Parts: sequence; structure tokens; C-alpha cells
Amino acid sequence: MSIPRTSTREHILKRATMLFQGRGYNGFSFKDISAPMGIRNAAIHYHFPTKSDLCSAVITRYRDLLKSETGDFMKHGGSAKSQLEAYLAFIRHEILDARCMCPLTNVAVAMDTLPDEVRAQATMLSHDLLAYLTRVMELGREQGEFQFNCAAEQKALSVKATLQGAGQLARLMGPQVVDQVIDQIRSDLGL
Amino acid sequence: MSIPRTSTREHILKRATMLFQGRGYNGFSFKDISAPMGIRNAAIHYHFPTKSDLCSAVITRYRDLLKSETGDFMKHGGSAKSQLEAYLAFIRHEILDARCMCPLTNVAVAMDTLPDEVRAQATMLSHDLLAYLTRVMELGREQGEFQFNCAAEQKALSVKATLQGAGQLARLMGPQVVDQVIDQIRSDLGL
DNA sequence: CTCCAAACTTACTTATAAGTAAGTAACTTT
DNA sequence: AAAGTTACTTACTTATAAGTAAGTTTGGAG
Repeated sequence: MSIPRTSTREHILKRATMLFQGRGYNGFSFKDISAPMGIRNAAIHYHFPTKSDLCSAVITRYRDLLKSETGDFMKHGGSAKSQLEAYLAFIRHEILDARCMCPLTNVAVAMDTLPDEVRAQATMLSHDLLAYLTRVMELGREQGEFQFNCAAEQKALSVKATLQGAGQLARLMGPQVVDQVIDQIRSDLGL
Repeated sequence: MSIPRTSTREHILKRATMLFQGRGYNGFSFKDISAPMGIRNAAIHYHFPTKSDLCSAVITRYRDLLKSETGDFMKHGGSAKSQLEAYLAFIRHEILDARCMCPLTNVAVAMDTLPDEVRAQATMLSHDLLAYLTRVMELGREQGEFQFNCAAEQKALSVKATLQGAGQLARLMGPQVVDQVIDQIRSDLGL
């Protein structure tokens, strides 16, 4: 080889992310990554010994992304409404443009067939995400931007659940579902 | 063989339903059905020539069940609140007791890897379900039981999305998630 | 009693999956 | 310049998947 040695690993991770979030753990194989890249399956095994390692890395990466995007808010607070809108825009983009789902969806579905490590990473992601959304809800209510009368944790859970469902229904019923559901979330928060 | 000839087909369908709703299309094989039943894979192929036929039958069955449970209400109306509660109880049972998801979840996740026939059945199920929930919302508002200020279709969509998400999050974060999310749905309807 | 069809089993094929071992080209260090 | 390390490839193994063809048992109809 000659051209882009260093970026192969990143390339693999990106394709694995698309496939994992787009089809689920059992819905893709190493070939789906290697063939379009013009490499061999063994090259993937070199960077990620097992499929478990590969998919764990996908989720870890997602967690890292989330952490870097929300770290500031988690520490110092800020506008809850703009945080929520940013997260909604991110999810909207993943569903409509990338045509993929939150990793939690894919893990939940295949739960019983997954390696422990993947499950463990997903559990951590779920807690990261819920902690973040809970903080957003909490501060949003304090700041008078959001209105709801239950625990912030419960509201965060409900919002996240609704967004998870939106991704699914969009695939079956069409893209317009996403904005309808997102509007309903806003409306239920008094926005 | 000697014992229960006639019920083999039904037995296969029941196991396939559990597996399909529990692990997704790509998360189980014929062996997962045949081995615990003490039969051979070929026996499954006798009743359902392909995996596509089998999974289509699973969804058709689910649609038939829904139709028979909701047919009366769809034709003559009735108490929307009791209809909603019945549906919530059904979903709650599937998640907590049967530990499985709505077929729509599993189809949506594996969408790009599924046979056309399975996708088609799932699309029909999604419209059946949404039509039903829309009717429930519509009548519930007319009867003064529910309160919301958007189209009944949109509210139904949002409720369904939230329930889909509840099933996923329950697997990752624990069973208590389900009742929290369901309570939030009630609350958002003014119940 | 015989024949026949329903409901299987045995035995097989073909395809694809994840994973491994050994070899190789190129850059890196000493 | 020699030796080692990185990043692969080739070639393979083992397991499992869906699906098929041909044979076998069993209960019932004529």
C-alpha cells in the first residue's frame, strides 16, 4: 500500500459506526466494511481483534463525542433550551441524513445476542445520555424555559424514549414523522 | 411422531414470535426454534418455506390479533380511556413479562437487510396501529377524557414513539423505566 | 387391506460468518 | 546497512446459516 496508511483505522470505525447504527450488530459483517474500502477482512481484525472490540469502540467513540459536546454544559450550565435544540438537531440529522439510529436502539434490540463488553458500553452510554438530558431538564425548569411537573429524571427519560421511537417510526412511515414528534416534545415542555 | 401433530405449526409460530420480537430478524436462526422443540430445521421449512415467510406470518398474526382486539372499537367507538389503558397494559406486559418489543422496532432496526414481504407487512402494521391510536385520541378528546392541542394523528404518533422507546430503555436501564414513561404519557394527556 | 397425503426426518448443498497463522512490503530505529 | 515494527495480504479453518431433495412414518379414506 501507499496512500493513506494512518487513516485506515478511522475509516473502519466510521463505516462500522454507520453500519452498526444503521443495521444493528447482527445486521452487518466485516465484508460490508472491507469490500467498499478495498481492503481485506484481516485488516479489520488487525485494528480490532473481534467484532465485539469493533462495536465497543463505536459506542465508546459516541460517548466521547457526547462528552466533548456536553462537557461544558455539564460543568457550568448554560441555556437549557439551546442545549435541547442542539440535541434535537443532532438526532434529527442522524435519522434524516445519516439514516441511522442511536446506538442504544440497536443494542437494546439485540441485547441477548451481544458480547458483554458491548452491552456494558451501551449501559454507560445510556446513563451518560440520561444524566445529560436530566441536567438539561432541571436547568430548563429552573430558568423558566421548560414547564413540567414531574421529576427531571422522568421527563428526560420520556423525551429520550420519544426520540428513540421517532427514529423507528420514521423508517416505517416516512421522514415527516420526525418533525411531528419533535414538535410534540417541544409542545409538552411548554415551548 | 405421535403426540401433538396438529399444533406444531402454531408452536413454531409462537417461538418465532418470541425470538423475532426479542432479538430481531438477524438475531435468531431456525435452530433456536427447532432445537428446544425437539424437531429438525426442515420441519420448519415444511410449514414456512423461507425465513421471510415465517417472519411475515409473525407480523400478520400480530396484525390479526390487533384487529380482533380493536375491531369493535374501530367500528362503534367506546371509552377511549379504557382503550388506551388496555393498550398500555398490553405493551407493559410485552416489555416486562415477555421481555420483547413491538415488531415495528425490530423491523425498523434491520430495515435494510429485510425481505420485501416482511417490510411490507410491518408497514401495514404501522398504519393499523397508528390508525387505531389516532381513533383513540380523537374520541378521547371528543369525550373530554384526553386533553391535547394538536392533530390526533400527531398525538398518536408521539404516544407510539414514546412507547417504542420505553421498550428499549427498559432493557438498558431497568424495568422501572416503563412505568415512569407510561405515567408521563398519561400526564401529557391530562390524566 | 391398500393407497395416499400430511407431517415429518435424514442427509446434503451452498453461502457466509468470525477469526487466525504465516508471510510481506515499507517505514523506523539503531 | 541490518534489524525490528507497523500495517497490512494471502490463505486457511471452523462454525453456522438458510434452504433442498429424497426418503419414512402415520392416520385416514376408499
